[in-house]
Amino acid sequence: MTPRVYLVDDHAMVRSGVRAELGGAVDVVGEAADVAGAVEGIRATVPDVVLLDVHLPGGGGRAVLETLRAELPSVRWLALSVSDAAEDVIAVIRAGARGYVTKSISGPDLRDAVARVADEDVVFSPRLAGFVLDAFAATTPSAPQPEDPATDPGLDLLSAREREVMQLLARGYTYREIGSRLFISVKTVESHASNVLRKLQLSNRNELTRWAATNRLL
Amino acid sequence: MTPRVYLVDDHAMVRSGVRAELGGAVDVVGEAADVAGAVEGIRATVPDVVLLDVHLPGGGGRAVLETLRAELPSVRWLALSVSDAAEDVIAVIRAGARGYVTKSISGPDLRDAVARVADEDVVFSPRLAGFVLDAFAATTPSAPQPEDPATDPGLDLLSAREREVMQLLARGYTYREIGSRLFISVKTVESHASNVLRKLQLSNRNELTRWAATNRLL
DNA sequence: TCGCACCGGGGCGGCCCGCCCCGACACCAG
DNA sequence: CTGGTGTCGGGGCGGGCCGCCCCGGTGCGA
Repeated sequence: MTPRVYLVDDHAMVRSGVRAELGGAVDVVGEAADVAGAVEGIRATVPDVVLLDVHLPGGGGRAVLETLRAELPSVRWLALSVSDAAEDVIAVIRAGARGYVTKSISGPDLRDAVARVADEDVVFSPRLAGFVLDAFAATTPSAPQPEDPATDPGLDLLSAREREVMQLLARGYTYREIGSRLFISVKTVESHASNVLRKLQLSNRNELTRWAATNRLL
Repeated sequence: MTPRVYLVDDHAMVRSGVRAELGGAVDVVGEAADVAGAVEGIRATVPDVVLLDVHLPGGGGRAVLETLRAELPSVRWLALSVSDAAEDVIAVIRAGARGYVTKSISGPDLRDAVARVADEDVVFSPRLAGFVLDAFAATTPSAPQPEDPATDPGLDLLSAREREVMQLLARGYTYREIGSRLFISVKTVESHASNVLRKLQLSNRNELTRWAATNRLL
């Protein structure tokens, strides 16, 4: 059977490229460019595989996965991203994806990856698989954790300095103010801030402030 | 005796204008364009009267007044502002100023105002004096107040809608996001935000976030 | 009638953001 | 010795949001 595939990516060029590469090998039953459209379309079509871009405007691809995962258990999720950063991979796998390929993948390899995910298999590039294994190894063996309702796992990814910068960012200080307060240059603050946003899967300081507020880190 | 006057205003043109208008009537012993320079210069010269601009970059003229008031009790403070808004007047008078004149004042009137303040007198335009009296009347007669350490009087100045916008602003939402959340246009949010900043004597959303954080309004 | 709160529009300069590139040095592990 | 990571820093750049300036309208209550 040719697998029925749903395509989620905010760039029209990527979508058409994927369509072209997948050719007749699969049945593309729909596509969406944002979170809302994806949720609606996937609910309507119930595909075998969802090709999901990780960096989506409005919550990220993970939002789609998390809202539909329990509702549609038959759907297999394959992350398709420009990023090969460890935190991106781990996050989307934690959310329930069965594979992760970057957009540098070749057409034939993508066809193969989709086919394998459709067959209940798991697809990773070797290096990305290592990320997942490392993260899994860092997990405590069997203790289900006290499950503190107000802690975000992403916080652990931050270094001490990054946590400092993160707090000041969340409180609304400008880069210049943070720099003079920490006795470092504006550019260094920029670097830390950029790392913080990437690691926490956020895209700007406003989201950061809200994230910190909901996690009671202010 | 010709009073010794210190001049604080961030606009060089205003400073030179005041110098020209005051002419030989007073002795201008120094001037400053920002908070830090003003604090330093006033400490060094200890003038009889400080002509203080309310809207100074870096904390506002009130910051100067509040840091030096107890330290230099002999100094009389005369607010000189473009603003005739009630909240500006009340705030600076609360801080300890002995008078408040707008920059539309005539040269002779300014000379007279400085002279009167130097003589321990109080100077107001009639309408501004009304603001102060109203605010004073709104004060509870004699009760020294429980003095809750975490309440800012400025909060009372806000309308219900303004408080809503204020909270969302402090949490880092953009104007567009606030608008869609409250079902009003971006421009309306702008209006509310502008009013909030003015009433709270703040100059941008970052200061607002910090203000809200220290007052536990998040 | 006047003020005020609330709702909008147009325009605009500035600056801060987020990101891209690049480099340095120190430290530690393999 | 090499590589990875954290911290520090620079140049450049486009976009967007901010803060503010005009202006208008409605409705309500003093």
